[in-house]
Amino acid sequence: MQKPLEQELARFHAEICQAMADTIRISIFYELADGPKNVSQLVDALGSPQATVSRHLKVLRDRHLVETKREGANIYYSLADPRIIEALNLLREVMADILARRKQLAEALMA
Amino acid sequence: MQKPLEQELARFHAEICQAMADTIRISIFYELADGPKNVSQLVDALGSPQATVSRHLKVLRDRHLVETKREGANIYYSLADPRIIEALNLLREVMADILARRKQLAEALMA
DNA sequence: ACCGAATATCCGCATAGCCGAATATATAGT
DNA sequence: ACTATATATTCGGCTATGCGGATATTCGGT
Repeated sequence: MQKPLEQELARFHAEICQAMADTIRISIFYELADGPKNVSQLVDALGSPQATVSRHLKVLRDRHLVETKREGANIYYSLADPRIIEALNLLREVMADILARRKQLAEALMA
Repeated sequence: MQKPLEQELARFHAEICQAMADTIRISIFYELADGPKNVSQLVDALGSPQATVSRHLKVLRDRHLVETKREGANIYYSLADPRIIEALNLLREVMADILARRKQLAEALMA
């Protein structure tokens, strides 16, 4: 019957997942997995407008999934927790399997 | 500069995350982690209206994250991949750390 | 063939999320 | 103090997503 405490946990859990549920934010995670980067570097790497990148960074900041460190005029972002990448990689494996099965289906269709 | 292929992958990746980014769907994952359940059982366990649960199940079905098996009038749902739970658990650990740090802050505020 | 239980889908409606463009803020250098 | 650069925020509009209630569909039993 879902106790209120479990519900609250699930809500928090969902917020974290929501933070990962965006193409650009996923790309940001993987960019930061290689080491800290400032906003301009991220903008260059992603090819998205600066305002867009900043907005996405704010989402990640608000959820404590990235950390910032000012260096002069630049602000360097880094991953707050490497397990986020672990989780993303796990899901990537799941994806791979789903696609592999689809490929099998496609091949069976040809035969 | 984000190659189109990477972009497509990130989009797929985001769809998977999106599927996990909902309180009720997270609860469904954890319910199914204990073994297959039919819709009525899920409705009972979650305390949400049947239409709502069915809608969420459709989301998970469409993304191939759950599997179905008909048994008479009932349809049993099960997890398509245990790694989804692994990923969710990893994120739960991340959550735990975030909350722990917040608790420290709160205590420091008191002292 | 009909009825009841289980499940899925449709229909408005409300909310939340994303975007681009413009604007604001902060910092360094001169 | 002024300018240029780096970053953040706001605004209006659009689309996506969630919900509850009602309605379909599917199946088993009689």
